[in-house]
Amino acid sequence: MSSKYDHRSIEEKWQKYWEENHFFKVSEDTDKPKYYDLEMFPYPSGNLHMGHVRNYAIGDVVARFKSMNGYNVLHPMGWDAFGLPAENAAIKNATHPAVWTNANIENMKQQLKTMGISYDWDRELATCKPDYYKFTQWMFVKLYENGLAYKKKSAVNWCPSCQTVLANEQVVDGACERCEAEVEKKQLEQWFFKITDYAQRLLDDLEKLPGWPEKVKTMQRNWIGRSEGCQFSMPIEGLDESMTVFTTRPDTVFGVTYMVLAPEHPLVEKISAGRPEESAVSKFVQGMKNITELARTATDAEKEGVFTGAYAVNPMNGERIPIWIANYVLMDYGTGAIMAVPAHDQRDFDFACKYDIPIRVVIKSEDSPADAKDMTEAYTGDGIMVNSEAFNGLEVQEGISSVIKYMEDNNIGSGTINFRLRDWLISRQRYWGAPIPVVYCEKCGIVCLTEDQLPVLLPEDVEFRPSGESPLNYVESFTRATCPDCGGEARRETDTMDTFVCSSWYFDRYCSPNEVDVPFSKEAVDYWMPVDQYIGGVEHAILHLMYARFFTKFLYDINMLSCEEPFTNLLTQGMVLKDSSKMSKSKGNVVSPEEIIRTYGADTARLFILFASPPERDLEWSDQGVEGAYRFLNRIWRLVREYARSIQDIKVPDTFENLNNDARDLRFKTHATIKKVTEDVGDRFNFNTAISAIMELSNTLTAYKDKEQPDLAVVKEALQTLLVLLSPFTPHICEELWHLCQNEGSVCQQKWPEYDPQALIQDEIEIVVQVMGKVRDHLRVPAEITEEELKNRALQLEKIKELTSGKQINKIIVVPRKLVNIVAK
RNA sequence: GCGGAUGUGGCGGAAUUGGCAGACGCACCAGACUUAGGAUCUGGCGCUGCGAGGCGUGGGGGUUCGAGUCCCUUCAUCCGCACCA
Repeated sequence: MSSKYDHRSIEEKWQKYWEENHFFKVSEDTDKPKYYDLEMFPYPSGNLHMGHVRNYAIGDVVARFKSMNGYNVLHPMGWDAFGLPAENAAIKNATHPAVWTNANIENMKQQLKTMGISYDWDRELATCKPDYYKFTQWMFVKLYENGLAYKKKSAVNWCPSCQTVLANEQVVDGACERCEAEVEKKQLEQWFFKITDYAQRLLDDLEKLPGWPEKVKTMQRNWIGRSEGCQFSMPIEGLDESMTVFTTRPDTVFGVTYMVLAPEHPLVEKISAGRPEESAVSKFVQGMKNITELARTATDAEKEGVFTGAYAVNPMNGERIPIWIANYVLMDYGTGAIMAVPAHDQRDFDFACKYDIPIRVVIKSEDSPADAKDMTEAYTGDGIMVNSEAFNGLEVQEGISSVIKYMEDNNIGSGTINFRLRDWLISRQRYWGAPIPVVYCEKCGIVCLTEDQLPVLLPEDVEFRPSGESPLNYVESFTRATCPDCGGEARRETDTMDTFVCSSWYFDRYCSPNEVDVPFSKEAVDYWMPVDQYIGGVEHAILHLMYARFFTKFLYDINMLSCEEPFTNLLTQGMVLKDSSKMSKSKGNVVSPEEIIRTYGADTARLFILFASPPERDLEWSDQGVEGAYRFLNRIWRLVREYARSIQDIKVPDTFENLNNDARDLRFKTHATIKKVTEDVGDRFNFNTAISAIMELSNTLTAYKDKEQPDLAVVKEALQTLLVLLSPFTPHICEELWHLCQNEGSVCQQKWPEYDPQALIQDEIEIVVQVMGKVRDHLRVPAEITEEELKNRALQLEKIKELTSGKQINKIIVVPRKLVNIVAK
């Protein structure tokens, strides 16, 4: 072996060794507690980036640590392999999406392997493989059978330049992510999953996730957007129609002075038909269509509207209320219609002022003028109901429930809960996705396939032309189908599923990735699920994590799973930055993991990334920091090699006796480090401080080299401990040095060390001496000193005598084993 | 506008329960070794002051013997949501 730290040969050697000896292969084992450690699987874009490296380095420390602590660890990896980039590449380079994707997977897998992560590669999966997407389709079928998949016409994002429908996540600030053209809304028949049926459970069960960051839970709560209120109908004068509104403030219903419909509301045309206002109304509606969604919903957009000429009747008091249409009422929230109470809603107030609509105060409070004329803004706070007939005198809260009760008793309306969450649009007019397993039969209509008819295979021979429709439309062999019900001619659905569907259950599949008849075995998921630790970017806080939760609850409901939440603990890692901004090709600040690993090795890359910042926080890339990590590994290399021969035959005893002070100090440091690293990694995921503790131990060991008559047993214990503690972070170098010291077995299969409490007992400790809370001196005292004795020793210190002379000592505060504070005036 | 997070040396960061602010690392400075050093080792390194000392965790105020940590207030930056009825 060469004397230089040759990271390349060392890393290759041990990666091969681990693989050949199936080190990380796991199966269910009831003798051990299980631990399911999962990192979000990547999209196979072709190359690993630093964000991946960070994600998987964090996950690997957890996996290796848990494994050394006696857990049976499941740590799998796979590919979120369907999606638009493959199709774009196909159009651009004339390669088939499957070819492109498979090549990327191969390449990224090789890159991942050079990181030395402890994956059980036998469980690898790719969502684009028929043996996987068969079961993505199975999920669709089950949802359909349970009434949770349905088709409806809906407004979707349409890019006029790419001639295609875009996913919500591809619309950035109202424009197409690829070509920056402004996105339009288009009405299309689409498939949806009824996630709204689970809204309340998705909200409530956030309480059951103490291991999730508060931030993510808050984001999900906002996204679900539950609001309590009531829904009621107002008859429209002269028509056999009524308009339904949703409000959270039924207590202000006597303050309604106008009504508003969203411009897209189906009643608009009907109620303005034949009136003098008709042309103004249709002009306004037309104008709204030409304004982008973005401009329309901007907060600072001026409120605009027109009177429709129609009137509604307030069912509470029979009053005639004019009906307007206005830009500030949105069709896709609530009922698309509101009752407007300008006195107690700021938006209505602004609108009423602009169009000279009366304002009527119905909530009285000392904080607000009693006369509408004196109001400069709406009053939305608490108070007493006034001008509200029988309800006068009630507080807001009582008023809300009383009005709801009255409405329910009189068949006017009822209390309702409204969610902001919408159903999940899963149709995509794309080729590279899992086909929706449905056919359209002339006789039977929409027919969903049954599970024995799966998979619906993606045809391979497809021409990609950006036509605005799924390329599958032009594959006759695909579209021509027979109806499973009547055997007659049928046409196959050509839309594919959103890739988020594929990633909503992959963690279940890992538990038994080779099942052919079922998506996963019940025994396997009952053993492994839920995921104990899930790690990934915060950008998935809402979509992926919400969809995965929805799927898990659904699978629980149909008895496929025994858990209702998929991820017990969630760690959202920060971004990797360079020059304070996200690495990106356009900014030219990308650091290639491949290059870093080639130059410094995977151990250095991992060590730097884990040391530079705690995992949740953003990490600033530093080439000099990488150098520093590399230097540290070189120091460890030299340190261990220097001692390797001399400690070879030394036996580390179970108990140490009669150690001199230096040896005791070293042993103290060894065991203090075990304690610190165990707590930092196990309890808090503070890898940066764990590493710094190991560095301290290394520094102490280096300093110990100068001691006369070194105690080699203590040195050996320290060195071995250091290698074991460091191995989850930098496994290759630790494995190499472990064997160099002629140790048995593999370092990553060692039992995680426990600290010896005896070694942490100190005879003498240092006490801080303060006067008036300021540190003035230090004192070395026996650890078991009494408080009295400690006070006396402190008062006798020269410095303290000087500082307290001529002063009255009022109080002496003693914090055992820490400090003495003398309060003197 | 609402919600959340974060502010500590030249830089990344540490301080876990209210108890020595700046661990560990980077950069920098000095020295050793050396034909050489962008290798390695040793020492120094918050600001200020010759010194004793004083000041110091975005700003201001408070609680406490004692505050980076608790309370009030204010500013800045970042993230999420955004006319949600």
